[in-house]
Amino acid sequence: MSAGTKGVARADREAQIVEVACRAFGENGYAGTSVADVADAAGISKPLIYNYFGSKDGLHEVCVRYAADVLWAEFERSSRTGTVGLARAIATLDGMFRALAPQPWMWRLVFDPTAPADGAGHEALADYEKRLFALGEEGVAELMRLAGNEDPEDTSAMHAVWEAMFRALVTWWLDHPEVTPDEMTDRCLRLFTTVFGELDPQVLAAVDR
Amino acid sequence: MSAGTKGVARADREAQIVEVACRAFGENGYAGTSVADVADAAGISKPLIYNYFGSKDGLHEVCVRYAADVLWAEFERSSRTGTVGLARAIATLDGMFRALAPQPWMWRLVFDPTAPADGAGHEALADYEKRLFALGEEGVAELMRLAGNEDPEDTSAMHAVWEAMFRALVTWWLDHPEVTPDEMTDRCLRLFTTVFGELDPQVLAAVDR
DNA sequence: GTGGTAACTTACCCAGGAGTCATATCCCTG
DNA sequence: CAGGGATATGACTCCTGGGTAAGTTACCAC
Repeated sequence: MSAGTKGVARADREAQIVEVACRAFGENGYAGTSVADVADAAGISKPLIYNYFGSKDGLHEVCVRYAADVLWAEFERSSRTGTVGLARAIATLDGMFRALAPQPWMWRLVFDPTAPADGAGHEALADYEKRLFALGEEGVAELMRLAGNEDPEDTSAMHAVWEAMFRALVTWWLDHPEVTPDEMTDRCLRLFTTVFGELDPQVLAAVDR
Repeated sequence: MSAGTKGVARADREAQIVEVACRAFGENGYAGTSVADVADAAGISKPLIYNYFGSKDGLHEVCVRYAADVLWAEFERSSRTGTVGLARAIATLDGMFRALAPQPWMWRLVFDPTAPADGAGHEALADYEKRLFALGEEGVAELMRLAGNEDPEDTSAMHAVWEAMFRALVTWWLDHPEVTPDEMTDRCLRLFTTVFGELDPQVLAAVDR
């Protein structure tokens, strides 16, 4: 391919690169993705990426901010439903399945164990996780209060368990791409029933069942 | 340091290298650990490691097998207590806290997201995870049967949740090194109570409470 | 049409980490 | 005390992947 413009405006090219990069980072992780990989997948050359994003970390930051915005919007939306406990849990799961269905790689892009521990991308992720943490801790703390346990360390550990459970369900779903969001929500309801017994009607109502 | 033997027998040197490497891999991950790092930490030179273990992957394999054996012995031991459900859960957690207390890095060595996806080390890990998976699936399946849910996909998802919860509790504990195994087991019991209500005496008995 | 600018690429540099080779020292054996 | 094997290392090579310098092409304004 010879040099010279192909008539693609910078904004358009940037958007295209980000889309390709989100997918690459999400599917292969930050460490498993080279800038050359992204350039190849986008059908352009490496220096163009450096020209537009400055560094691999710069590109990663843009991707992460985009993905975090998508997920955050969903988390916040379901937190505003005013539900508590299991009802809020299932509402959040259901919303996340729907939000991720068209772009499942977004999840692993944000929860990427190979992401670097410093740089702008890390800042963006840390900021997002801080907000997410506060949101989750709030919900868990309320649940704990209702159950009569106000120990902050207990709350912290319970929060870790809640997040892990949430991630496990999302990850399981991502590993079973033939399952629709609706079916997955039903499955979660069944699992809740298995563990907690008959569910309160409010829980079902939270996902229109 | 000049060349020439220091009078350390191969077997001793190998053991020393493995110990240092387990710690390095466990604390910084496979990808975050260079062979030179291990050599430095062990106070020897890089070629000696290649001489004794053939490759980074070869060293990793030995470390992983050692750590997996430690964890596996513990999992199997608690599976033989004959307990079911929550009782088995708390017994397994308690056993793991005790097993990990003297060498907490073993955990992350086995559950290392930066470990390679091929090679002998990977084989060893895959084999271990297969056994662990079967053990966990068995326990979860039994619980599901008791609750009247025999759907294999539901069991699979439930198993994923169970493993995630287990890992979350262990990880939380690893992040709070001032907490003793005993205290952590008590905390887990409190969390169980918070979620499931008053616990069956059998559950308490499983950890001598 | 001609200069300037935005869009692009080829060909390179460089750091870091896996892996190797030749060599040096020690100790044990005969 | 000479030879050989075990224990060790300094100084390499090679490759991958982030990052850059310099130049090439197309379009637009005047």
